[in-house]
Parts: sequence; structure tokens; C-alpha cells
Amino acid sequence: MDKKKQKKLEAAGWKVGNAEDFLELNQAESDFIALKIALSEHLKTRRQSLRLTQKEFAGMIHSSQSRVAKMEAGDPGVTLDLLVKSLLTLKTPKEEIEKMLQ
Amino acid sequence: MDKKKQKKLEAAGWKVGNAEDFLELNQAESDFIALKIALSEHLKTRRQSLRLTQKEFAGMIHSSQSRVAKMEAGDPGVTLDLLVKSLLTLKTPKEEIEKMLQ
DNA sequence: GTTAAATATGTCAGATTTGGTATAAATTGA
DNA sequence: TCAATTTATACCAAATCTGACATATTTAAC
Repeated sequence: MDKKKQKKLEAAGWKVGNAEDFLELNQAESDFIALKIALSEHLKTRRQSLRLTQKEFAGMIHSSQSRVAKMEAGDPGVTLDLLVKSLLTLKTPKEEIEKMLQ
Repeated sequence: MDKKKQKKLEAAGWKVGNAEDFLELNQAESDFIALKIALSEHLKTRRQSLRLTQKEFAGMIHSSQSRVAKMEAGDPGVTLDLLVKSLLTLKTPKEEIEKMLQ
């Protein structure tokens, strides 16, 4: 890493010159995974509270029962896009989405 | 739509029997688009406040300058996943992410 | 105005995600 | 128990998204 960039990152609160920048990326990645898991769990809870089957809900979001199952299982091959679109379709209150951000 | 499903949806606060279910889906979709735009604008602001160039930031998230430009431009072909990963990499405070949810 | 740096725009092959389908396993209600 | 419903798992071709690259445009500094 060149000195110029290092100064900029340090000014921005980054720790550099060791393995920290690598660790920080991992932190972002694990935060991202944690967020997806929180969203998937919430999706399942909310669908169930609305007494909708996976099949019924799949129809509402123009998807399939199997994909809804994967969403709720926290399958890595499910995008945040799909999870958030689903929660928005179920009109999840903003306060509940905020809670998921810890 | 069959009666059974209609009852379930009505109990969940959905308006059915007219064009509302169609409109509701559009509402979720426009909410989703609005969220992505809010995130992209915030990403640009935050990168700039950290005095990072698009190229420098691209390196931090193992992407390219052109993709960062597309993210910040609110390009439809950019996923929420990429936007959120980017914001997490920049250690965006939770409070700021919450604000973006209106 | 010139130059260099930064950003925007267009393209594309490879990778990932998608809905759909099939079917297995689990849950429910009698 | 047992049949019906619901959910989980596996697979696939089509669609979408990705980083990379080329290049045009804008911005900044002199």
C-alpha cells in the first residue's frame, strides 16, 4: 500500500500497515451475513404470523415455494434484494427492519 | 383468487378483489427502488467524505472504478447486496442506515 | 488553454441467481 | 395410523449481475 493511500485511510479511521485492513473486510462480510440471516428469520416469522403458506407467499412475490424455503433457511444463494423485496411486500414495519440492523 | 386465500389476505390487512393487490406490489417495488437510490446517494457522500477516489474505494471492495460509478449513479443493474456490502466496508453507522429506511 | 486526475458510459464473457420442476421429508388433522 | 398439506432439498436452463477493460467526458490545478 502506498503512503498516500495509507494516510487517507488512517484519517478515515482505518488501521493499516498490518493485517487489520484484511480483518476489516472480514468484519464487513460477517456483518453482511448476519444481516441476511436476521432478515430471513424475520421473513419466516412474519409470513407465519400472517398465516400464509410458502406457496401462497411465493405467489405474492412471483416466485416459487422452493425459493421461499431457501430464503427462510438462510441459503447463501439468496440475494439481499430478494429478501428485502419480500419483506416490503409483506409491508414489514420500518421499526422492525431497523431492529434487524441491531 | 379463491375465497380462502382472500380471507387470509384480508385478515392480514390486504385489500383484495380489485386492482389493489397489483398496486401493492408496485408499492413494494417502488419502495425497493427508493431504498436503493437512498443507499447509492449515501455511498457517494460517504466515500467523498472519506476523501477516497472511486478507484481507491473499488480496490477496498475488490471491484472496479466503473462499477463504483454505476453504484453511485443508481444504475438499475447494481444489486442491493453490493450496495450494502460497500456501505458496511465503509463502516457506515447503523443510525445512518436506519435513516435511509425513512 | 493544457494537462492530469477523476468520473461516466459502453461492452462483454464468466459467474451467480432466478423461477420452475420434481421429489423427499416433515407436519398436521382426523 | 394415515392421507393431505406443508416444507425442505436437489437440479436446471434462462436471466441477471459481476469485474474488467476501453474510452469518453468532466473536473481541478496551473
